[in-house]
Amino acid sequence: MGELYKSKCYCTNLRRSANAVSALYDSELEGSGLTVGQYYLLINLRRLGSANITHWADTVGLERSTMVRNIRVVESHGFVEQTEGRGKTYTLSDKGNSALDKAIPKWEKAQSRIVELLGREDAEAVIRIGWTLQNLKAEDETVL
Amino acid sequence: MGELYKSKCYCTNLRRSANAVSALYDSELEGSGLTVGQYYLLINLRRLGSANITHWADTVGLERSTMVRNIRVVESHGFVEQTEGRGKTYTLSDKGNSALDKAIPKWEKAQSRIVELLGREDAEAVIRIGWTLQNLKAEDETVL
DNA sequence: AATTATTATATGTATATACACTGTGCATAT
DNA sequence: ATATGCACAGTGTATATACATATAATAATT
Repeated sequence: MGELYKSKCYCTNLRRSANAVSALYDSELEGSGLTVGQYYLLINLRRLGSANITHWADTVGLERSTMVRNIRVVESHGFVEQTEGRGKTYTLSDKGNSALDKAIPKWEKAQSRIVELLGREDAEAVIRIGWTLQNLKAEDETVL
Repeated sequence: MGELYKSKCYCTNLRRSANAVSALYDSELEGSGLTVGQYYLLINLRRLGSANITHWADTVGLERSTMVRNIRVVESHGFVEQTEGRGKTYTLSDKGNSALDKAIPKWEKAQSRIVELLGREDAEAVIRIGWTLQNLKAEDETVL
């Protein structure tokens, strides 16, 4: 009993995929202390050097309000520090830096795992689809 | 400033895609009173006729505990009814049935929209990828 | 300098998701 | 019949996400 129904809904399939793959990455990243979500926040903060919430949120493609709460998490774990002063700027802490260093090879392994599972073609499709869809919201705003 | 970074992370791209597409479907479904998540719950309940939480959760591919809370939502909106008695069984209410009837053509429009946006090839990839990944967890359990 | 405008940050509310654990009730085994 | 076990339901805690709205802080304008 309880066989999972194979949906033809693009949305349902994307949600399921995102959840399954998140779990896969989280499990692969175990030991680094980071989840994929946190990994992506930190790797981008490293790229930026330092950033305020708005800038950081734009870079990773999240709502500012979502960002406020996500930052709360990485900050509570001590991965980022708040350069108090004008404007509230965040930078990676030492703990954040070393977590990230530990996480990178694990992330690469997870990436390979996906290529193994989906094949090179479909893995590439994932990136292409992501890039296509990430402009959806921007376009909506432009139309207004 | 604040250009969105194009990620090469399969996980990040899938998450972004899932969120963007969920928003697209939710907006397309407006007027039916349903979100995509709710739509998928209800369309499956209709297929099943009636179901207890465990069975329903297995069908839609969600954790039982997730299901408990998601059911709480559709129940609070009056879309499903609880056939109290032995085992706690759920069925669609009249309101749920008519919401679903209104939603189906809207869902189909959203489906077409995705094919338009991604092209037939990549749209098919979404389904294929979803079906491949939905067995991940099952396999993990089998390995134990 | 005081008021207004702009930008940045935060909160309220709603939804979605899962793991670990708790509770509960029925079935089976001794 | 009491105990043990299994199936099912629910809670605690943690994460993730966004829209609408509020608040704070800074800049501009008169």
